[in-house]
Formats: sequence, structure tokens, C-alpha cells
Amino acid sequence: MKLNRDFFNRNCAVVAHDLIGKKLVFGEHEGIITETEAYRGADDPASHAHRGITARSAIMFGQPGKSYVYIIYGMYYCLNIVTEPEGEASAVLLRGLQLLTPPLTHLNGPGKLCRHLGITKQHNGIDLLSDSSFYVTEGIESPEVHITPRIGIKKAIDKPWRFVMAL
DNA sequence: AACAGGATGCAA
DNA sequence: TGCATCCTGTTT
Repeated sequence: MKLNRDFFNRNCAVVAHDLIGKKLVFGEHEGIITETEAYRGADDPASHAHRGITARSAIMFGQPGKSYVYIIYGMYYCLNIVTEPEGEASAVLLRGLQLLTPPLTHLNGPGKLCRHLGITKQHNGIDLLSDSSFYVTEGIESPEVHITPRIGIKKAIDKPWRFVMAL
């Protein structure tokens, strides 16, 4: 059962928490989401949307349930899902995936995740609610979730907005 | 522990 | 035009 718009139309930290254990489908690839991070807008210095709308960050202000793909350090793609009502900048970064399709490995890190799935900038702005091959469905019933500060950033490292599924 | 690789956006 | 950045693989 595909997650509906209301699931993403909530506070990004709540969505990031609830996405743990859900199943991501991307073409032939399927996997359980094991690690996420929440990013907000003006109140979050670590977010691309911190300084307002730019060509890159505009999607974060848009409709919840859409994909946000950006290039980091010039070579890796990172996959996010837009959350909160239109006009409220926020997104959830997908950092970890337990593959259900070969090679059944655990993808650790947003760059590796996108590289394996074949996600590129052409997958930016896709509506996961209306796409037939790129979406999120129910997965594990009640996974145990660990909450920690976000990693890989230098600002706002105090906010506990990283969510990891317990093994 | 340091760094290369190199798109993007901001300050200058 | 310069510099920092939501990363990763390779080399000290």
C-alpha cells in the first residue's frame, strides 16, 4: 500500500522517523529504509533552503511527497523526499537502505545509495504519489528507531534529526 | 588523518 | 573569482 500525501504532509522530523522500516521502490530495486535525516528551512542552518528559494532548493518549498535530488561535492547524488505543506521548506534525506533485491546488501550513505539505484538529477521533482515505478510503501511493522544528531554537517549539529533502524 | 574530485550557490 | 559544502574512495 503506497504511502499517501498526508504521510509526507507533516513535520519533517516525524516523517523521517516514520520512514524508517518503510519500503522504497525504484524501478527494479526495492529496499527497506534504514537511515534518514530531517532538514528544514529558515530555522535550519544545515539545510539548502536556509537562505530561501534558489534554483536548487525550490523543490523543498513545494508539494510534499516529491523527490529532491541534488549533487554533493560535484560527484554524488543524494535522494530526499519533500515534506510538510507547500510553502514550508523541508525534506527527508535517505541515508541507508537494506536491499530486498540482489545483491541484498545494506547500502550505507546517501551517495552510495543513489549510485546503486541509478538515481540522477533527472529524478529530481518526481511525485512519488503518482509515479508507477518510484514510490514508498508499507514495510516493517514497528521497527525500533534510534535517534541521534545529524552527521556530515558542521552547522546545527545539536538537532536530534537523524533516525536509524536498530538491527 | 588528509585529500581529491568538481556542481552549486553565495560573498566578494 | 574564490570558497564552503547534507560524500566517498584512495592514499598518508
